[in-house]
Amino acid sequence: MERAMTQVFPRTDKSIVADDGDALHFCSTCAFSRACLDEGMDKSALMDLHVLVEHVGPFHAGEHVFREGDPFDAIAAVRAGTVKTYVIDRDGREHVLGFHLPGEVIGLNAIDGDHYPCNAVALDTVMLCRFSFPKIAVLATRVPGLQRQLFRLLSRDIGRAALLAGDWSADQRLAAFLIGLSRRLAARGFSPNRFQLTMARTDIANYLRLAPETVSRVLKRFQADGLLKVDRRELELAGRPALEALAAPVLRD
Amino acid sequence: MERAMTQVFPRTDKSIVADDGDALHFCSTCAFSRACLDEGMDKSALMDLHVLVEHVGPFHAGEHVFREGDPFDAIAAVRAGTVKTYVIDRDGREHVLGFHLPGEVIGLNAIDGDHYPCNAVALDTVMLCRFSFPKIAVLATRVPGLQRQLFRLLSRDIGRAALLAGDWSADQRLAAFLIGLSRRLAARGFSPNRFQLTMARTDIANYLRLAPETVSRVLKRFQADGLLKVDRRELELAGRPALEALAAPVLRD
DNA sequence: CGTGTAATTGACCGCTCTCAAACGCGGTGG
DNA sequence: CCACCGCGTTTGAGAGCGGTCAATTACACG
Repeated sequence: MERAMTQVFPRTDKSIVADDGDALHFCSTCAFSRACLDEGMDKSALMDLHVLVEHVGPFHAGEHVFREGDPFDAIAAVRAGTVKTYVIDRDGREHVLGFHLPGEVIGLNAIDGDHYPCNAVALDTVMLCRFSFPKIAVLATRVPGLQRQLFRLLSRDIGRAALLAGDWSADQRLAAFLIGLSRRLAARGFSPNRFQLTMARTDIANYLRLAPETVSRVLKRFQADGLLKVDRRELELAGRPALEALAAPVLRD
Repeated sequence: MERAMTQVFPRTDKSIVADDGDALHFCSTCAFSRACLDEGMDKSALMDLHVLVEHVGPFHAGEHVFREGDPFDAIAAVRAGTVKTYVIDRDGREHVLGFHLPGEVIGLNAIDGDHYPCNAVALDTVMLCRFSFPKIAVLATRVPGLQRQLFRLLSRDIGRAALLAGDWSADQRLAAFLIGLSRRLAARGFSPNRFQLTMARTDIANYLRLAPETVSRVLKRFQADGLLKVDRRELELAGRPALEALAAPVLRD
């Protein structure tokens, strides 16, 4: 199995102040700008938004973007790479809250409070767009489309969190995880049926609330049943329909 | 064991347009008004907020406040009673998303989308304050305190959803559920160590992702160990420290 | 070519679910 | 007032899924 392409979000910036007459495209790698375009936000508002964007990175694998307890002052959109958010409980066990792919936003759960409630660490080389939250909140009062977009992002995360809450079997959990990953990658223009897992088995296990051994066993059985081909962290969804069927009750579709 | 007081949120409305010189108190039963007061929102803003509040109810036990797929146009604060939100999966199994006590807000997870993504049903006699969302969103652009409050409510729910996601034992889940209930009731002025469960065992089971039989067994064992006294739906937390200890890793404190 | 860490594999155990039946309270009607 | 019924709850026995523990393998890196 040959190597899949690196998961770098395709950069299509034209110019900071580009105006090609029709649509305005700058920093389209930032989830916000893109989503706000879809919301029909006008040009001047987008300009206002963009001036408070700060491109940060790269963060290398293992480097933290923020840690639990750090003062909260910004949310960030992932531009390239994968960010893992997690907490450590008092027993020292790690609970993975989520994996954030290019185009997705981290830090939303910190809005209630002055400090980040979790850790965020880069799993590979990560580039971010940083949005000062106080500033964006002020801007949101002037730009209804932006406020709406923020509400949507927050509301969506509430629903997403419920995904994990169900009492699904290990097979269903893993299938839903892989299908979910596939769809999110596809939405960003990556190959849906062939990609690489940027996270360790242990991370997947801690995310799905399974033992690492169980993850390993299920992946092996999936491969034996022809549902997928696994080689280390390279992944190919071979039996997508069957996987979709397994994941359907979890993803509610 | 004698009957506990009915869970009706104490109504302290003075007048729709009351102004007693110092603080402004009207419809303090609405979570929003109260929270916004805490945010230091000014008087005229509160007036603006209040004019788009609509008191609805009573809903009687078993009546639905809204159903999955209904067009979304409003969020609501519970004023009295308990509301259960839930979804039915394709296998016909009910998944309880949450129980909403007086002072809490329902419908937040509908903001992303045009339709309610779940059902909401009254477990006992329920009174609501209904807030038109389009209108409150517009008002939020003029009133930063209100926008902030909405962000907080949304962000808080994201964190709360994570509670259920952990791989906790049945004992831990139930202890966390009871302690959480107790704290929320206490925050509204109810007795923390003695209250009644407004939901059926089956509802608790569907919420905690346990079998009803397991809920029954754990409650019995808790009683045998002196952690609590159960009589039908009357509940007394007898061994609060032990319960808190069990719940601690779940509630993260 | 050694070493450390992640991943896999196997054996065993325990928690919780499932299935089934009995119980008990509330409601209805005789 | 009592018999009957229905549903939520409780109780019991058994089984299965996934966790735990331990050993082995595979790979990455120096």
